[in-house]
Amino acid sequence: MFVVRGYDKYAHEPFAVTVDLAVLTLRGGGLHVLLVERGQEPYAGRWALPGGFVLPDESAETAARRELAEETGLKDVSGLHLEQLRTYSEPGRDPRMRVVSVAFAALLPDAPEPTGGGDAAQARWLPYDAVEPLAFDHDRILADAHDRVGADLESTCLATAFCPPEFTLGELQQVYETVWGTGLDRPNFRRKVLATPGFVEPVPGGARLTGGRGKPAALYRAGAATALRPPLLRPPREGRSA
Amino acid sequence: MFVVRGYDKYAHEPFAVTVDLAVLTLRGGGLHVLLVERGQEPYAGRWALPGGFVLPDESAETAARRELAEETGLKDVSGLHLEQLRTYSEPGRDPRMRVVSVAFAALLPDAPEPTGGGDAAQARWLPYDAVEPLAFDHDRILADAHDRVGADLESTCLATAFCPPEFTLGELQQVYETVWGTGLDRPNFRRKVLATPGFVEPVPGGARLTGGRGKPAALYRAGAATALRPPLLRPPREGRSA
DNA sequence: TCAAAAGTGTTTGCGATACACCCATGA
DNA sequence: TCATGGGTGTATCGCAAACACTTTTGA
Repeated sequence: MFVVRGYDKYAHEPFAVTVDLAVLTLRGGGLHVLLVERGQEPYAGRWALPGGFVLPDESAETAARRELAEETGLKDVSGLHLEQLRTYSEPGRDPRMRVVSVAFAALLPDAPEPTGGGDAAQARWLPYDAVEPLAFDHDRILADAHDRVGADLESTCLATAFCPPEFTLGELQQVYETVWGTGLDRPNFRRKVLATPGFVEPVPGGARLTGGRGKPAALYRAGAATALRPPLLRPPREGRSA
Repeated sequence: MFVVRGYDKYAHEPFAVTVDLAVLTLRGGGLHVLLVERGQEPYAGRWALPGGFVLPDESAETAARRELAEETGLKDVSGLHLEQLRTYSEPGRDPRMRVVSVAFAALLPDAPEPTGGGDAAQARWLPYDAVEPLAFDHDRILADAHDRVGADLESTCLATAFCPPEFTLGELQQVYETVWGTGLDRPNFRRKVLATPGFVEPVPGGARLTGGRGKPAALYRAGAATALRPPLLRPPREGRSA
């Protein structure tokens, strides 16, 4: 029925509304995810995505940012990229009650070990590839997050969200290579990035040594642009079955 | 808090969970939206997107498909494209109570005038460009839907969702031109579509006259592919400010 | 002097654009 | 026979892939 008739708050089964966060970062050249270990049933002892209830006066976005701050222990999460993925609402996804969860993907530049903001259960970074089956439908949420981020790298300037405020083009390229799991040609990547107005802007005097060896690289900051047109397409997979 | 402690259903303010549908179709070369006129406050007399409560045993997707069937009066909506857009959860978006709404975009090929499935309030098709300010935050939802569909046309085979089971390439091109609001070169469009494996497949003997005049066009069906790689980018807008 | 990483230059080929042109049908 | 829409061919331009090469640092 499209006409919303009675607005009695308790006329319908109440829904709990939560947020789930797929927090991704790059550590030592590998993609890592922030996970918490569950203490009680269901799924006791399993890893799960961090998350929690949306409070009565919050939007899902506000709740997600609050949770992000609590889980990571970071002082300022206002500048971090937070993107709404989709909402998971299958009736059986939590055996205890009806929970509708709005999922977000969050991207962090460096990876400080989470300091567990006063809470007992500890959050930890785990390598994305070594993640065992997660609690609830969190495997699917995490996979959706990875797909989304990978797709966004193609058509948006999102990659800088994985980088510290000042970064080298080599570091930016590593973001693409790590998330996509492919190698990219350095000269071509460079040209593409620099040819996109507003993607990155040079830091005037900056230069930094990356791996201890090699020529110091110029430093860049994230620019004002958000869209990447034309897109930077990931190389087509080799073994293509028609 | 990421540890979900008490699961008392009434410990938190209950949220109503609804779906809102941006149902789009092409009529006479123009993009149209399915809207319902509100009978009571708030926003009495204003147009709104169709939608309604998610029932206790439904997922949001199921509820959206049920609402779509109810609003359009169509017998079979199982084949129609339904895509989750995002969830709108700002605390003040409905003045009566806390409503979290999962928005969907639905795409219909032809446009049967809705028969209002037994309900009093009538749903109607209105031209997208002539839509007056809608109730609640539905203007934003509708704009988000349009943006999403426009972007999806570039990188997915979504356009066939706007077409009947058998269609001509000219009709498919009109989908792009109408949603994007731009013209496309016919020979190049043709080649691009036919060069993408699985986008469309020819109907063996089919041919149809399109506008009464002109050469009868070959008929095609939607293929199995969903992704469109490399993408079919919309022509860059002329008046670009750097 | 070598290894490693940054940065530049150049060739080549594919794909998209922008056309010109032919075909089939109804008025 | 003309207008209208479908369909084919083709020259050109631009971008991007691929790869060779130089530069600057630490070991």
